[in-house]
This record gives sequence, C-alpha cells and structure tokens, in this order.
Amino acid sequence: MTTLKDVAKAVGVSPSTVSRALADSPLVNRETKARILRAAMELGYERNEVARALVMGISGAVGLIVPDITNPFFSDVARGVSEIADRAGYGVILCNTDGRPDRELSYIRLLRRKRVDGLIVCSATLRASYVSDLAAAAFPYVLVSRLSLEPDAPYVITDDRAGARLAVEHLIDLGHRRIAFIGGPENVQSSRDRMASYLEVLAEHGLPDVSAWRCHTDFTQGAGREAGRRMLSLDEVPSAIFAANDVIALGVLEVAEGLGLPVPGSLSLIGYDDIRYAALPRIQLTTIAQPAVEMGQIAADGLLAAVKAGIAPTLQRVLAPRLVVRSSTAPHSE
Amino acid sequence: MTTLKDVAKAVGVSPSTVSRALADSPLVNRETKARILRAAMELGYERNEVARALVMGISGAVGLIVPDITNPFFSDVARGVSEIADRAGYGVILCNTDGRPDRELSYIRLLRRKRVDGLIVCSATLRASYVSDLAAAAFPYVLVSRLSLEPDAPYVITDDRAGARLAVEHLIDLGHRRIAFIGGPENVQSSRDRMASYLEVLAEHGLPDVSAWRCHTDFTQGAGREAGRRMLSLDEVPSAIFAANDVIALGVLEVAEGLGLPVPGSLSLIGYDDIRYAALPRIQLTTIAQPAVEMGQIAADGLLAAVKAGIAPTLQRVLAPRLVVRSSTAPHSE
DNA sequence: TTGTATGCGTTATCAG
DNA sequence: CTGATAACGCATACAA
Repeated sequence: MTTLKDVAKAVGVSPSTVSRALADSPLVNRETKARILRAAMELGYERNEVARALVMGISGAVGLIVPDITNPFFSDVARGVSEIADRAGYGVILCNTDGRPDRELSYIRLLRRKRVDGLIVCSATLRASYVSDLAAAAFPYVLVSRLSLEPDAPYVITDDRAGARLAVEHLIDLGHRRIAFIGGPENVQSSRDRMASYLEVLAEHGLPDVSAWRCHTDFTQGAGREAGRRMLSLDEVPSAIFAANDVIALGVLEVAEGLGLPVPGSLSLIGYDDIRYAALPRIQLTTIAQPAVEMGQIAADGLLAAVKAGIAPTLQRVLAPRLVVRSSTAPHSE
Repeated sequence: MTTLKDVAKAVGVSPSTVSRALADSPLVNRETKARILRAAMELGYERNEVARALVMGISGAVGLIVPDITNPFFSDVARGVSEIADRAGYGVILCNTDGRPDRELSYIRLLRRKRVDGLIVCSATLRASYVSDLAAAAFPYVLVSRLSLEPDAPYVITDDRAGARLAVEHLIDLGHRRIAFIGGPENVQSSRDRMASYLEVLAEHGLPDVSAWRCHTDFTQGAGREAGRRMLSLDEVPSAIFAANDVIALGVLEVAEGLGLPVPGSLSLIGYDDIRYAALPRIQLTTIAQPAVEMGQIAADGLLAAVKAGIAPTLQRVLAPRLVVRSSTAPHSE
C-alpha cells in the first residue's frame, strides 16, 4: 500500500504538504497541489482511514444493532440508516442480536472498542443497562422502535399504544368481541405497550380479558404459527387476532386456514408494521403501518448531526402509526 | 477514554506489560497480570481497536456489498455472513448499491480506504473492472451469487443455468408451450445465464423464441408488475411466466389476477430464490431454491479463513439449485 | 507556501 | 519477567 510518505517522496515534498494537498487545503501552492494529486493518482494512493481515525479521533462508522436483518421491518430500517450514513461518508456496521440481551451487550462492547462514532439500536430490551452506560458515558446513540428504561434516551419510535389502540378498536368496530393478542417478547417496550393498550381498550369496551387469548412470544413466523395454533385450538376460539407484528400475523395466517378457519371469513387478523409482503394481493393483511425506512433515516440523521456537532443526540421523535385496512379483517358474523 | 497508559500508571507498570497482560501473554507474572486485569476492569478500559488495527495491519472488519438489503435473498445472505463474521470477532460493514456500478465502485473504494480485511460482493455487474483490480491487488474478496468476467475470481454461486433449466423444463413438463421469461438486469451474470438457459431449453423442445415474451429488467417488485402487465396484455399472451427472482414473480402475481388471469388457473408462474414469503399458504409460489443463508456463511468462512492464513481466497463453490413445486404452476389446459 | 516535530494508542523488538 | 523504544500512517501546531 502506498502511503502519504511515498507520494511525498515521489513528488519531492514533505508528507505534511501532501496531507494538506489531499485535504484540499488553501495553504498549498496550486501547482504543487496539482503535482501531488497527479502523483497520488498514479501511485494509486488511497488514504488509510484507520490511521486517520486514530489521529482524528473519529472512525467514520456507526453501529446498527437489530434483532434480525431478515425481518423486513429491520431491513427497511437498515436501508434508511444506510442511505443517510452513506451520503455522509459513514460506514454502517451491522449486528444481529436475535433479541438476546447478552449479544446486544457484547456487540455494543465490540463496537465501542472499534470506536464507532455512534450507535443506532433497534434491539434494546427494556432494562438494558448498557443504554444507561451509553448515556452515562455521553456516547452518541439513538434508539429506534424500542425504548429502554433510560429516562432521557434519544429515540425514534411510533406511538405503540396508539397503534395498538387503532388495531383493537378496528376489530371492535367490526363487531368482534373475542379478540386475542399475540405479543412480542415481554422484555421489549413496544411489545409491552401494545399489550397494555390491548388490555386497556378491551376494558374500555367492557370486553373480558381472557388470559388464554393473549401471550408474549417472539417476533417470528414460527412463533406466530405456534401461538396461532394454540389459540385457534381453544374451546372458545377468538374471532379475531391482533398480532404484534406482520411476521407473526403471517405465521397465524399459515395455520388458521389449515385449521379450517378462513381469514377473514372465520377469523379476522390484523398485524403491525406494514411490511411490503402484507400488501400482496393474496395476503392483503390489515395492519398498523410504521414508516420503517423513514425511521432509519431520521435516526441516522439525528445521530450524525449530533456526532458532527460534537454533542449528544437529543431527538425524541414519536411518529404516528397508521391503520391500513385491507381484507384480512371483516365484520364479525356469528 | 482510558488508555493502556492509564491503567499502566494506575498499576505502576509499563504500558508494554499491560499490553501483554491484556493479550494474556504467558510472559507476565500471574500476580501482576491479575492486578492489571483488575485495574483495567475498574477503570473501564476498552482496548482501542483503531490503534490496534493500525499497528497490526488488520482492521477486524469485512465489507458486504449488496444491491438492496430489503431484498429477502440478500438479507438472508447478510444474515449468513454476519453469523460467521461475528463468531470470528469481525464486524461487517453493509453497503447497498441498488445495482449501480458507480456506487459499487465508490463503496469498494471507501471500504478499501477503511482497510477492511476482505470483501463479500453480491452486487457485481458482469464487467465490473474493480473485481480485476481487487484480484490484481491481491485483495481478499469473494463473489456471491453473481460472477464477473474476472477468470479466477473466488465465488459462491448456484448453477444458474441448471436452475433456469429446472424452471423451464418444469413448465414444459406441465404442457406449457407459450413460456415467457422476465429476467433481471442484463449486466448481471446470473440474469444472463438464466436467460441463456431459458432460450436453450426452449430451442431443445422446439418452442419458438418470441421476443415479446422475454425481457431484462430490475430485480424488484415494481419491475415485475410492469413487465408482467406488458406481457399479459399481449395479443398472444403467454400461458406461463418464469421470473428471474421471487420478488419479480410476486410483482407479476400482483398484476396477473388484476387482469383476470388467475394463477395458476390461467397463468402458471415460477420464481427463483425461494424467499420465505414464497412459501406462504396464500402465495405458494413454485420456485427455484437457492440456500442464501448458507451461501453467505460459506463465503464468509472462505474469506476469513484466507484472511487469517494471509492468502487469497480460493473457494469456487457451485451449489445446486432445487426445484420447489408449489401451487403457482399447473398443467396447461386450453 | 512549505517543512519539522509531535502525538494519536497500540504492539513488537530488543535489552535488561 | 519487565521496561524502554520504535513504528504503524496520518494530521497539525509551530517554525521557517
């Protein structure tokens, strides 16, 4: 690899002059600058960003921590983050935690050792102490889609309680009274909020809380199949299921019809996220939309702006969820 | 940030000793090692990997270049890469090119400036000259899913000609004779191979090559809708469409039924990749499966093994595609 | 306008 | 077993 020194030698100037020329500093003769640039080109010089990072104290990379990049919601977030980061010349280091707190922690540690300039965390569990550590260390980070208990954490989320309310009220409006909820992990804020809101709306409408009709599970299709199968085999089977994300809903869809319960004929089904596969004509899943790509963009924007300004990110952005009615929900008919 | 020096000072030893202790070198007294470790812990010392990378000449990161992380095929590959990289303590830097050669090039440059230890490229266009540059510079890289013209490039692919053959022969076996092909970008090897194989199989069976029944387009749902709409509006409409990936197929599915052509009743449809959404009960897309996660794993494995050994990756792995018959294809009935 | 010297935080070499 | 010392490649304050 050719270094600054090499091109300095080739041109017959000092390394500092080359450094300045490459940084397009005004304090260097136009003509020598031209010579330097040409030599750098010819020698195929590529600045060593590692060395630069060491001296400048900035690495030009941010960490992105998601539970699972194959979940369309998170790949959309990643896409949004990536777009903004790229534009600013930043790299984004991707980490999949599978929602396991131990992995979250070890990733955070790895990324901090790598001296990333900031962190975007979509994987926070509720009592993730490392979030407090980040805050205490004044390390720049933004939470996306999931809050932790840290009081003043910067974040970009949608209003999960409002979203869940939209979903449950939609079902109630359709005449459903036996409404089940398949939630995500219990240690995740968005999961809990959706559950809380589900219970709240039920109560408001004088509907009973049947414990067999609600559960916490993983945000995966397999978990959706399992929970769906269980609930749909109950003596008193729900007439509608609210799934805490679309992937779970798709899992429920998979088993429902196998059990002779056509959707929406015998079972209304509503998801959360509005992943693009929810919109397929054969699927037409009613759902609560979250603007995942945009959330990634906003988070990256806020993070990088703060990083550049040398301050802690302050954005606390709550976006509005949106009910998207398709044809997996229908009026209740007995 | 506390540094090596800080903990050295705290313990009252030299930085070199601390460095050795932290590296668990045997040439350091058990007791002093213990003291150092404890002090490091108490001071919250985290090794600066940037400095380490500079002196060691290795960055502990690999670059992953994909067209679009929101495409399930590539998020699966990313998942596989990430798993292996993590296990080895490597970070993976994600880049989305949207298939644009200029962006591929600028990413490669960025990643090389960042001194990543290797590159996994899923986005190579056929005549990507940077691949030759990588080869010429003996820079470790592995191509995944798409070849370039570089003769001895290391790669992990599936046999695209065989896969396309499986698809077209499946349709022919079902009695179809008006078979269309919606290909991916023309500058992508896998696209071209699938097209070539399509034409070849057609010829072998004495079927005509109708130019309106084949095209190159993007690997996106929108492109699938557009191409599908065009082909299905022809005077002589195909009875079967082979789409070069599942995402395109899903786009076709979207428009077909809108045009009054139920799948598979009036139109048989076969995709490629076997993304997980192809398996949904409502979708049941017949497709050619590629083991995306495994491909990512194999590539990362081969890359990292070579990097650690200080040699160029040599793996040239061709996996077998597999026909997965579901219910988007049916016997031709006139 | 250019060059010299110094430091960023490590690791590695070489004495002790 | 431990400690100076140099070096990795670059940026910058300070001199000239």
